[in-house]
Amino acid sequence: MKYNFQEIERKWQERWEKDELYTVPDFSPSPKYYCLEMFPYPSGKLHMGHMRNYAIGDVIARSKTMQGYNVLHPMGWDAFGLPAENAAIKHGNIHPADWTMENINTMRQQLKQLGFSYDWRREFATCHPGYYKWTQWLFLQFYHRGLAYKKKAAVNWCPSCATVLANEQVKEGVCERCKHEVEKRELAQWFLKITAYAKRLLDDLRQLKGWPDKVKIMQEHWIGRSEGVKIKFKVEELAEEIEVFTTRPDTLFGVTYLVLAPEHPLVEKLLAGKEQAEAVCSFIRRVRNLSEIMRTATTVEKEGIFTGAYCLNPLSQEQIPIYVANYVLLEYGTGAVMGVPAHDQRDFEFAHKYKLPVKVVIQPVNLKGTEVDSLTAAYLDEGVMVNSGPFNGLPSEKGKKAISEYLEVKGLGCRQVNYRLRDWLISRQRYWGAPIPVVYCTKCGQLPVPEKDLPVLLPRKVAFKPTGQSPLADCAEFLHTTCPKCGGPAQRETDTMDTFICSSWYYYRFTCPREEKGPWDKKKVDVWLPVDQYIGGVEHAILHLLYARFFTKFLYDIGLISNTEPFTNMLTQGMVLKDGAKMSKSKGNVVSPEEMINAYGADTVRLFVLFAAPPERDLEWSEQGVEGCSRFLNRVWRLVTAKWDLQNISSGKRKAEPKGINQTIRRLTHQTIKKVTEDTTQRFNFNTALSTIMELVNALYQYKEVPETDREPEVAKEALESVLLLLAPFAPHITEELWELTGHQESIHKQAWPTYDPTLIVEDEITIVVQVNGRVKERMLVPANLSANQMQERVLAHPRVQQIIAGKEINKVIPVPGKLVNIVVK
RNA sequence: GCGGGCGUGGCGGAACGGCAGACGCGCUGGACUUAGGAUCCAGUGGGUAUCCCCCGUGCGGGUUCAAAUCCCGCCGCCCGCACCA
Repeated sequence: MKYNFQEIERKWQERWEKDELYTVPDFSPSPKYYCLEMFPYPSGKLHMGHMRNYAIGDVIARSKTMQGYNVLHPMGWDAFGLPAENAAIKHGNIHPADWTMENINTMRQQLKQLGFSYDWRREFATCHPGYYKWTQWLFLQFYHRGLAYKKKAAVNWCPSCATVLANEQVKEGVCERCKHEVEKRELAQWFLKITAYAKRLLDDLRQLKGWPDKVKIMQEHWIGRSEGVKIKFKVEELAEEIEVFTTRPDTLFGVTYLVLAPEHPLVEKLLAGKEQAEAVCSFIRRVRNLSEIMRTATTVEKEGIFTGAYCLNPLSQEQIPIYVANYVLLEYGTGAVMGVPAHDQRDFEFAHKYKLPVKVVIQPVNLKGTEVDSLTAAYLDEGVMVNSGPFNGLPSEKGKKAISEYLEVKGLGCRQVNYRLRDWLISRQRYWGAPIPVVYCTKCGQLPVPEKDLPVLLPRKVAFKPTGQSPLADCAEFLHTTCPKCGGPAQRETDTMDTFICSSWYYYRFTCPREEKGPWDKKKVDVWLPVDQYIGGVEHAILHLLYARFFTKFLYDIGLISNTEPFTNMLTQGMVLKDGAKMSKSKGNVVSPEEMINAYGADTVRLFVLFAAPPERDLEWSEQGVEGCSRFLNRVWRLVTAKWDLQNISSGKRKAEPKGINQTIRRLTHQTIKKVTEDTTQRFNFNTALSTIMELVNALYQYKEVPETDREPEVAKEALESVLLLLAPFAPHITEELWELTGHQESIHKQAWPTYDPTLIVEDEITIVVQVNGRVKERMLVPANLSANQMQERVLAHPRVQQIIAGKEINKVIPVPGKLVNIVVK
């Protein structure tokens, strides 16, 4: 009988669905395990990245199930988003909802073809009103606590996507989705106050022992905590103060100028009546017209201009000129910085360009004197304070504290912790998203939509035009409503929410996807959460993963959940490459999962993506590698279907202790179980797990050739069944078929994961290595249980070893039990 | 510039500080066959005097009886951040 993957895979997929094999109960006496892969955006068809992500998750889910866990393994759709709307704009006759549903249907069918063990009853799409009702409801929870607010700000605008973007969605000055250059626009937009959680998001990273360091470091950097002091500088001739933020208060006496961001609100006042006013204004206009990418590139030279105004150093009372410059950002700190050319590289360059004085106030400890003229770069390290009045002689670290305290006492400043993280801009000027549930009444102003009126439904009939304004603004039926307070005429907010909001809470919804009384049933959420293992691409390290953590902390605070972190363990899988590059249409190196499944079968393709590389590493696609996996499955098929007569072997007790080849095979079986268990369920090194199974299969091919009378049927049965059980999470269809063919009634996927007997894996004889001066010279077969001394004796008595070391003086002998003996000679 | 990761045969990749190259691909030879792009068997890091020895994990040092693995300094590639005061 030949291995017919088409037939087998179809047969079992139907059977599993009919038997509801992957339906998981919410409450069970077994320990729970929540295995989750990042749900996909339904972009059209499944790609290799999805395939790899879900193959990894499926092995974990299946092996944990076999280990006796009650495993939640769901799948759904991150279904709101730009591509659907762009398709509508481009093709005109297709509605985003229909486009999305079509894609979902295609991709669901593909996922089913791959035989993943999802509990499909829990499937949902975030664009369904039953889901986004609760997305809106959650927005209101933020709103009621002052954590969702609207403000006018200079925001990132992508002209190509015709919408604003969050900071996290801008990479190197370009839109991370379409790579178009991002502009700054002054707009009133909705924000979520993620900055209120900056400290906890940072501090709790330490709890995440099961996350890759790389991701934690990226988040830490993104949150960007820094300790410093906010210092007030009095403006001359005006009753105004300029606040600056600095991490180097110890250099306060070295300030020779002050710089404001071009957008700083005080600039206008400072310029009033100054002859410089016109020049400064034109400079500011020029800078603000630059795109984000031009403005922030480090290669761009620092440029600035004197405002004509001065302020006073709060400690020395020196007169300090005030500049405006392109390198100061309004959004960070106070939007103003003190210039200390001697001890900050940017200030150093700026001062040289504009001939500003350089004043050394920190002296390196081991050098006599630092001459200003000899400075070729700013001195950034610690040292001793000089030219700093009463603080002279203090080590700079102590000086930081001393000056901070002095400023605080005098009311001239205060210590402050600053974060780089900004609030999350969630408005999008697009149709295909969850409407922000807010109305504007001419009388009562801005009001949240009452919870009883949710969901605010998306109207179906709208015109899709890339106008830069939400299509909802042109939809009278949607726009006009009545005020929930006074009943008068009101207008709806027409912006929709960033789709990252939808994906910030979906993992809670999987516990009760049809819940109508709330976003979820807390009893069920408390059973399943946190997610035990989350799997996805590293590209979400600071987008989705940070937002999800933020939501979780907020939901915890308002009592909706009991966990403070969403994902206990995180696995970031590598990319799938072809010819050394990421698969992409433009490079023309895309391999479609669909074609591969048709040509080789789901089991083979799954096996390949798991075998070709460990999960975190990038994977190079190789069709020859796929063929190798196909060959292996055929080998397994022929091995198991060979004439072993397994059905007639009782799995009861063995008659006698197996000897010789039978003992070897049994030992290898148990050794394989041990290694595959570790690699599959603990280390997630599926490639080595599979190679270990291959080795057992290879050995069994040898065993098959042993005369039947010399083989013990129980040994064969145990070995073959172990191969099937260990392989079942990787190749679920073929193992299920072979399990049935070998006389089993119940699904292989309901069997317990095999366990090994530690006493059976022990070797009685091992090959040890004899080294002379660290080089391998000889191998010896010795009893495994020899002590170090016994090993040493045996090795030194060995004729071949004596020959090698003849005439040499033995300095030392290092025996390592079970491994080797190293003889050090002169 | 800063941060992180990675450099091992022809290729993908294995190796608790202890036999470098498991497993797979490719290649070579053989068997079976009308045929083989199926299957099975054997070989496969380099050098070489070819069952003997030498050299070999990006490069250069160091620690150790012993280093792909640990430490220091370079080089190369990939990813992330990017004037954050």
